[in-house]
Amino acid sequence: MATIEDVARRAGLSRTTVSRVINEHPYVSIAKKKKVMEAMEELGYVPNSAARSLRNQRTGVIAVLIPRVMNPFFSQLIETLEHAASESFHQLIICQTQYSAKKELMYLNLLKTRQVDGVILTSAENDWSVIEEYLDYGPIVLCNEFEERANVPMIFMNQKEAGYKATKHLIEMGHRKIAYCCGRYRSNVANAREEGFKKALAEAGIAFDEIDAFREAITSEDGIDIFNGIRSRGSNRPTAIFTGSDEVAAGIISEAARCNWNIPRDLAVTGFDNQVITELMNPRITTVEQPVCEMALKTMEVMMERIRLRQFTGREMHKFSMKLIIRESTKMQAELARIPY
Amino acid sequence: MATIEDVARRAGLSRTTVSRVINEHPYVSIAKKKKVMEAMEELGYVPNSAARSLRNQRTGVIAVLIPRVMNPFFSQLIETLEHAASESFHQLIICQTQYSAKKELMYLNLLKTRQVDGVILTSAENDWSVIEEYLDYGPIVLCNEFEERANVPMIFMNQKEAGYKATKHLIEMGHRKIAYCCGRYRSNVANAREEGFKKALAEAGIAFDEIDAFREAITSEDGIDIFNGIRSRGSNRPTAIFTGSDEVAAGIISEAARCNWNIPRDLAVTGFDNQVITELMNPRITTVEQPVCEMALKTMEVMMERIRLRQFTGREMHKFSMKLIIRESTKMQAELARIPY
DNA sequence: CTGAAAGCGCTAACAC
DNA sequence: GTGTTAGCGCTTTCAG
Repeated sequence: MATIEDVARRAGLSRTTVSRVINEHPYVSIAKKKKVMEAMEELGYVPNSAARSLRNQRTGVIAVLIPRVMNPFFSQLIETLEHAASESFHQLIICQTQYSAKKELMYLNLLKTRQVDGVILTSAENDWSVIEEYLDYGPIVLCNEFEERANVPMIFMNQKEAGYKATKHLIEMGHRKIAYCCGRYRSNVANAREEGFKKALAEAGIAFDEIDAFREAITSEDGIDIFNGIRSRGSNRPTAIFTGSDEVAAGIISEAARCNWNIPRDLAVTGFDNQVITELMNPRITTVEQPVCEMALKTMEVMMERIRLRQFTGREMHKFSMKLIIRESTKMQAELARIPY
Repeated sequence: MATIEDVARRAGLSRTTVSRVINEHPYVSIAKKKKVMEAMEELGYVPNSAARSLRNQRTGVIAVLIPRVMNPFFSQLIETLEHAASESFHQLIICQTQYSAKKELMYLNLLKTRQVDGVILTSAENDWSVIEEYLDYGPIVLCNEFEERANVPMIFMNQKEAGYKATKHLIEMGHRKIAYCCGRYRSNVANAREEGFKKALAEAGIAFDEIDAFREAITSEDGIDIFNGIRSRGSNRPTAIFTGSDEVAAGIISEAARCNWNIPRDLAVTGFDNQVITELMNPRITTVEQPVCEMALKTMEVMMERIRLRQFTGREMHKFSMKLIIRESTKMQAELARIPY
């Protein structure tokens, strides 16, 4: 492994000059610059990043903590984050918490050990008071996550609006008994969504029955179970269901089809995230589209600024709006054709 | 940031002793060890990883290069790789090549700059002669990728067997005109698969018509296009199609349903990877299950060994077998019920 | 068992 | 414009 010393020797110059060339400092004569370049080329020299990190006290790496890469919402987020990071000459390291508070702490430790310059948190598993302590070591930016007490930047979608609009749409389609379904986390995200859901019901003067609440639904299999639960109720069944996940919605629809139910006539279903699967199912799934790219770009922008200014605390909120995409899982094809919504 | 020096001072000992405690060296008296521990605790000391990397000439980080995290096959691979890595006290950094040779090189450079101790390549975009040069800087392990000339460990599934078995199944279902569909990469993986496909045809004395080859299919939209292409052919249509991707298969099936085709009667379809979607579509999709976890574990095992022995070259092949999962997209429900395959 | 000291590769004052 | 030099924080001989 060639070092900067080797390059300097070969070029007949000092380490300093070589370093200046590497870091594109001004005040290096063109002739020497060329000499250095040649020497680097000949030796196949590449700067050692550990040495640079140690010296500069920064690594050029950002950690993104997500529950699971398998979740399409998060993998889409990563795609854009990664792109944005590389534009700013930073690298992304992707860390899966698997919804585990312990793993989350383990990864937050990357900040302490100075292995990363900042952490993007997309779903907080630990209590904020615990996470907060890591702010001594570097910036933390919340993306897709919201935390009332947090004194950091937060980039998130208006979840309340999403819950509200989707539910209102179901009500407009004539439903009065609507089930509610979300993931297993009593997160602020889920809470806001539920608030919106209930607001829509309240406005229409509809009471909510806790029997129609499913709060442990993440996978398509959960969707299958939920459908079977509903089906086995002889009466008092909901006629529509709001879900917080396209996968769950797909599970419901898939199982309903096998039981010869007609969606949306027998049960209207809404999903969340506008994943590929929403267009593959039959019927296609009405869903909430999140502005994932915009949120990712803003997140990285804010992160870069915090790193630059070495300013780790300070609340800053960026709330994004959503879009309801109406498809056949809530609206009969005939209706969709007649009235362009 | 507390350093090892601070800890030493506070404990009234030398840096050396503190270092010995950190690295669990023997020959430290219990009393002093305790003192050190206390000092570390009080100062909230965490070793600086850049300094350690610089000193030790290793980082404890492995890079995994994958085309896209969005692809469920790869995200599943990552899940297991990550688990295995953390068991060996290593971290994984996930790098998306986006199928770009340039990005791949950029990430291979992590090896040169000593930012990682090893690279796992799941899909080589550059010619092997180019990649080979990086072996001077650290171990490269191929996982899911195969390369005739490569002098490194290779962990992969028997793709030929997969192509063969799936196609043979279609032939057994009575098909004589079978279309072939794969991703856009003329990789060794795709080649082996196609070999198996053609072997099955040859054995049954069936000639293959290049009009039935689709070699640009990756997404469900590609599947939709392929289906429409087939449909628009008045005659000379295939009665079955082998695909290299569940997503493509889902696209075909989804569009076929909209056109009121009956799958498998009008067109039998096989997928690849046994993704969640195969069980959600109606009909469910016959597919090839890869032993993803086993492959991931073996990959990490081999990687750790190479790192330990500092032995970067040396061919080593681990070939895994696949499993054909037969569902309704190739076999009428009646048949499935009657004959337990 | 413990400590002094050298040095991993790089950058940035500071001097010239 | 260019070079000398002092560390960044850590581990590891080597000497006691």
